[in-house]
Amino acid sequence: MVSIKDVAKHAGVAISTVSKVLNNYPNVTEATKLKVNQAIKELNYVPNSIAAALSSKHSGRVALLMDPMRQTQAVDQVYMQYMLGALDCAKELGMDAITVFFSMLEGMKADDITRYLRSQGVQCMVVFGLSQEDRIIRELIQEEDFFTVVVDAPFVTDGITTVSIDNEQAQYDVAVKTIGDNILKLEKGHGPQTVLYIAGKGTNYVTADRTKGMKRAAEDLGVSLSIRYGDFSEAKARNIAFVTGKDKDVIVCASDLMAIGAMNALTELDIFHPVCGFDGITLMGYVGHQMNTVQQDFYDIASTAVKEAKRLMDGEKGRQVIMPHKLARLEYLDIIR
Amino acid sequence: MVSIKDVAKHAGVAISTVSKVLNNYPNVTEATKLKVNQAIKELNYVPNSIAAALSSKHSGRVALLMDPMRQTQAVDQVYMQYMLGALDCAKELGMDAITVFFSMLEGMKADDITRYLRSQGVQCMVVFGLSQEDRIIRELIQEEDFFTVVVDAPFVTDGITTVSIDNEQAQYDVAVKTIGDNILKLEKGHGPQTVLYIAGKGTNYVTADRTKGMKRAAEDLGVSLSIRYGDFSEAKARNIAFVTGKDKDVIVCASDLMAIGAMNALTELDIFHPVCGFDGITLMGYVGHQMNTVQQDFYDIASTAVKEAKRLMDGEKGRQVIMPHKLARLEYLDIIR
DNA sequence: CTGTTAGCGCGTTCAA
DNA sequence: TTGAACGCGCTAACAG
Repeated sequence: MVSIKDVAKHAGVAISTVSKVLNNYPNVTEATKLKVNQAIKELNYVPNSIAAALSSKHSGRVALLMDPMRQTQAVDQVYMQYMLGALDCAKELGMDAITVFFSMLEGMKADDITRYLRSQGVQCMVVFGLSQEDRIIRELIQEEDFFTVVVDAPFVTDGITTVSIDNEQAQYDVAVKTIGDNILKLEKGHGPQTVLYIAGKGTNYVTADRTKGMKRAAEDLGVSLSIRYGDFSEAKARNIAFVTGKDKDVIVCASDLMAIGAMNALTELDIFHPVCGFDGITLMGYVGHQMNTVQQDFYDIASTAVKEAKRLMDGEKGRQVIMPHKLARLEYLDIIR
Repeated sequence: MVSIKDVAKHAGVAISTVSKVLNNYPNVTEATKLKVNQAIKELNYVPNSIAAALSSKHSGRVALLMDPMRQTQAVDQVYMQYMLGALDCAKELGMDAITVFFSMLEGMKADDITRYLRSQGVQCMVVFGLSQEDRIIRELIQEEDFFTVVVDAPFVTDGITTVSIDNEQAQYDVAVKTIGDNILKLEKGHGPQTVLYIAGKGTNYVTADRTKGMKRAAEDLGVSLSIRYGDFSEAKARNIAFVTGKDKDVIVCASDLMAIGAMNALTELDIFHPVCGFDGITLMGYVGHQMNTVQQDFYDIASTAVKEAKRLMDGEKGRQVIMPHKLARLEYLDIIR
């Protein structure tokens, strides 16, 4: 393996000079920089990031923590997008990233996890999809042994950055669009009067915000609102819609999966009411109707989160980042069925 | 950070002794071993795997190469299972793993990739879902710069291990079950006579094997067989079924997603024929009918692949591993709709 | 602006 | 059986 020493010799300079060129340090003549780069090319040299990490005590390594298992099926897509966004971005920024699923951490105390991550040279954690039930992970975060970026959960400290969309506003927007569209479609006074909101899991951080958004939308539109908790489960949402949805004009759901469940219930009851979801997953294409949904763009969220991780490791303070969201109506359903 | 030096001092032994204890070397008294372990506990010492890797030139690091993007939606679940299985197993075995998506490698030549992986300290690659079109990756594999485990694609060399199910037999089994069940259900002579097989992508390594299995099944059952290529695309399978499926008694598909497409086509045509898929994804629950499918258990495949990676790194020769498969009939559909 | 040197934390000879 | 010493490839002062 060709090392920095070989490059130095080949270029006729000192090792440290090569290092400086590699790391874009100032105070290097353009001429020597050229010589060094020449040598690097000729020798086909590739720096050993392991050695660099050891020497600098600065691995730039982030751990992507997520739990794709707890949730029901069909959120795989969300986590896949998270991973794609995070890993792409990490590679782009020259950081290296390891993926850690909560399931791999089962049975570990917070300290065990800390030690495990530390042994892996992890410097920063990025946590996706945290819930209030994840005691250990929350403890881990609050220990502040690592820089941390938390996606979609509130933590405000100097060492912690949070990244999320504005769930309150997003839920407001999609609800207003769904209900409002149907108000316009019908004669005034014959629009939707009653709305069923199938919220997420009470313990989930996003649930409170989204519910708030839904309430505000209901007020602004002057419709009466019932709220039930579907725990992000398709089956539960289906049952709720089955029992409670009959006499409601519109059903708003805090996730696409629940929207699918609700839609299935309505289909079975052989009635049609507008339903809207939240995440914008393509699985929505498998249901039989058009539906509004919030396009969350998990890829972008993850990649932003990783950029924020770098920011933290570069010594900046933690902060709160709010990502934009879009509204989307699924247009391609007739292609599918 | 507490290092091996501290442990040595605390235990009153030399650094090298601690190292030997850590790595289970022979020739260490039970007594000193105890002393060392005691010190490790007390100091809460955790070995630095970065330093270990640098020193030993043996990182034990595997790169998980996969391409979850190229395929149509809804295969996320498959890759999620791959990752879960692989990462769980890697952690269990004390190896560390990085995940690399093909999309991150775009525009790179095989040598670039080699250098990238080498700079990351990668010692072994595990490649999932390779297709014949992935020229660069195949070149990368054949270069044999790394130990390699290939899942579901044939490579037979000393440095390469392949892991897969017996696609020929699996396709045979599920086809026979689907067709055979329907033969039994009907009066003799009125069973299925004609079968449409919607194969995968011609360039995909598994396609040939599965097609062979289908042909054998058709022969054994004495039914006439038409073969079309759906390229693992739901839409294409749907079109094929729409055009060609009307007058066939049974449709066998080389993937669940295509089975869903075919089923949708039949639904639209308002006719019912048995359809079967292949992978055993839960998405199958979103279609309106029962369906046979091969349970591939991607988790196990991935974890086996990682174990094989370790085997290679431990100096063993490459080999071929055939995993078992199961047949599954989706039973839970009535829960969903 | 460039070169010398001392570690980073650990594995691994080789003496003792 | 144990320990001292060297080096892995690189970064980071510091000296020139």
